[in-house]
Amino acid sequence: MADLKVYNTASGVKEAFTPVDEGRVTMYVCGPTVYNYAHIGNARPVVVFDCLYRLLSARYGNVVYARNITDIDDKIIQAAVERNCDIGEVSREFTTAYREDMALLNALPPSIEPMATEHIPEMIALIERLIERGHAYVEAGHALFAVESMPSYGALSHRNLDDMLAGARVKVASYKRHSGDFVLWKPSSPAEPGWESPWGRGRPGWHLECSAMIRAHLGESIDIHAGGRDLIFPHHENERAQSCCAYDDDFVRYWMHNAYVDMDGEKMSKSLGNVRTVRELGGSYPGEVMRFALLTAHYRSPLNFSVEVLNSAQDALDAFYGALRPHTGIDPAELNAVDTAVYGALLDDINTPEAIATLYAAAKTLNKASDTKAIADAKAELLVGGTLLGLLSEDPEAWFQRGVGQEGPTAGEIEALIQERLLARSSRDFDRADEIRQMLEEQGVLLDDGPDGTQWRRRG
RNA sequence: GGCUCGGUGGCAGAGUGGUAAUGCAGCGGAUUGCAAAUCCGUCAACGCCGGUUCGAUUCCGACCCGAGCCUCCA
Repeated sequence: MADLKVYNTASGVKEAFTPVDEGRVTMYVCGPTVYNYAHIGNARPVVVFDCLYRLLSARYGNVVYARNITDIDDKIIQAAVERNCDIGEVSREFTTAYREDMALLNALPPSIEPMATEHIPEMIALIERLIERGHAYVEAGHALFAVESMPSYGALSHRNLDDMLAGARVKVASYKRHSGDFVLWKPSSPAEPGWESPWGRGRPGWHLECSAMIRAHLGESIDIHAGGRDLIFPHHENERAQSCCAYDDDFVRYWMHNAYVDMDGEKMSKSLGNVRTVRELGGSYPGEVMRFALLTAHYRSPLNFSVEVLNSAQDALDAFYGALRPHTGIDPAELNAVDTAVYGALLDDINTPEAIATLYAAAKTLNKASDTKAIADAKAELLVGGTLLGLLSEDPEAWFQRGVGQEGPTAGEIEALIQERLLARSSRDFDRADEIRQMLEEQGVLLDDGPDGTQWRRRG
């Protein structure tokens, strides 16, 4: 069996993937800070690494996939202040929204979804251990990690402390011994949420939770740690520092990072007003269309999101569902995920564009297939391969009729018009037939005349 | 300034030391009452300059252009 290759940020090259324990593969993806809705850029790592999760599950069976929820953070505190409510209210609301949005994108729920606030004791213990070992110190109510205590600090992000000093743009807090030192624990004012600790009432630094939760749920050394490119520094570098210095193990074998999603050629940002949430786009496009759009570029390449990208994703899925539609009566052949062309493509560092290309090939084969076996085989390739990508999970008929009746004609009215048009055609009244077709098209319903009658589908 | 990553046909987007996937768009054809969908065929690309090599889009170097990170933004 061919093996999986993944690009490891730490080494800068594609490496053959070998898990610590083939019977229990572990992966951790940095999840959201729950203070607002997830945008389409937030969705990219979720969708991409969901494909990896599916791939690993097909290959190894038992995969433990953890994705955290950061439910304590200054942004959440700020949101709670603005809304004059408890931080729990903010984090609960957006955690629920996040789960709904990711489900809309066909992302499988992770095996574990640890919450930061439920791991405060583990975080405190981790800090104590770092202090004991001389990697952290307490100053002015803060616990800080001493970056100079770790010779390999910077190895993941390929930078060194001197470079960081040279590039420092931010005023260094006076309590830091080195400008690169980062907060493990910070004091909370009486008005701010906090937990008691040996260093006073306060709250954890952002990097700490992942280190603590990985240790608690996945173990001392995990196979894959993934997230967006922007997390490489400082977040993952600091996580690595915390975990490696607290314990003498490898921590992470493969670091994987996805590139950004731009919007219409520009970085998504609030100031540009071009942030598009999954929730908002979901009002106009099915989840699978958004998902497909996110998979059209390789995960390490920037993806320029736009309505054009979404529309072409829609067209592509229409073509696949269109190939499946005439064959609902024939069951797909037996096919293991690992025997699909999609699987083969994904083995090469999650090459989703290549995987999608194999889907087109399968759809073409299916369109040309005439005998039952060929149809069953092609269907299997399309559906099993599609499942590996988290696509083609819907009933073809439902896919094409989605949203019908909400505005415009109902399915029954459409059927009645099709019958009327059929009569007109049989009496060679093509003017009337074309009139009906034109009228439906104006209402977003397209008619396809085939040898077995007329089918309709919803457009856009 | 430091570090990282890119520049492939009209567009999107893979890939490779030996004549560059796939999709959309275009063009021609089959099919259709006409369409649509589908099928068949077809046009068309590796930023620039050097180097290594029998041979480079692919490796190395310079340059131009673009993106990202540099203390809590996926």
